[in-house]
Amino acid sequence: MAREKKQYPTEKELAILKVLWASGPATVRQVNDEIAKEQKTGYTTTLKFMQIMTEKGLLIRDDAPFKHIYKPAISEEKTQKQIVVNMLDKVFAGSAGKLVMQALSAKQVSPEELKKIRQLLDKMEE
Amino acid sequence: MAREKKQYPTEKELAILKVLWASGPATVRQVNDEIAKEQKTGYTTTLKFMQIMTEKGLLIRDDAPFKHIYKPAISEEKTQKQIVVNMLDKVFAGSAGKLVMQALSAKQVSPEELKKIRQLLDKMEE
DNA sequence: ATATTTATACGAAACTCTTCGTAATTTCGT
DNA sequence: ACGAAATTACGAAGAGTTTCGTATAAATAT
Repeated sequence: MAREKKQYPTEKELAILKVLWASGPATVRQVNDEIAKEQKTGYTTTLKFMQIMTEKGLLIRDDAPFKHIYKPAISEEKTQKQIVVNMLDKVFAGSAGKLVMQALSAKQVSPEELKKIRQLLDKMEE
Repeated sequence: MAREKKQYPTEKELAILKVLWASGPATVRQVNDEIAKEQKTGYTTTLKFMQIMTEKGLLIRDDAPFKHIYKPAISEEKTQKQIVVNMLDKVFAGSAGKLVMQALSAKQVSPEELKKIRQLLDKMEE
């Protein structure tokens, strides 16, 4: 039946990456404590995921004695790009403009970020 | 084990919605023909999905004699918004600005769209 | 009107994601 | 050094997604 491989992280994987992005390299315990705030999750569930993600190449494990330390194998920006590119195709019929409009109207953007966006727009018009 | 309900469509469901968004109400045959271009899919697979999506309330079915006609139950924009909002939280730590930057640098945007984006930015700075 | 083609309904299998229990191992407090 | 507590490894099951085969019904062509 050969399904197509996903080229982006699943929900739970994202939740784990989110923690690691925010707090830097961390142990399973630390990650689980964070995740559990949003949605209660058993320790071994998180452990299992982080093991699998390491096998998949999504995480890198530092086998420190006793406590293993994990960190993302791929940068936050690169992962975000993967997801945006995929979504552009699957959800926005390839129109980055539409996606931008939706993002802007979905949530307040800080003045600094608005400025950065304008600068990028300027640079693009050449 | 009670998993959390997804509040957005799955991959395949999106593929079907994408076709219906692009071509308007359509039969299973029409949808399947389109989908098969990107990734070969059996007719009954698409049929089954469209039946399930109808049960879920994602599609509306017009039981025309012989050929059933399907259309999305939720507008393209609303579905896109759902996905963007979810992604902002899960992938971009709530920063719409980051998402916008990624979208803009991921793909070329047409001049007209750039203009619309600028207008929206102007309106937001008040 | 009968055979062929096209459509729908249904059920189950294959695969993936998510969850956790249990056992084995290691550390820490006393 | 010994028991309690924390960590890791492993396996399996529940839940959701995706796939398709087969049966049945409806339409079309000849």
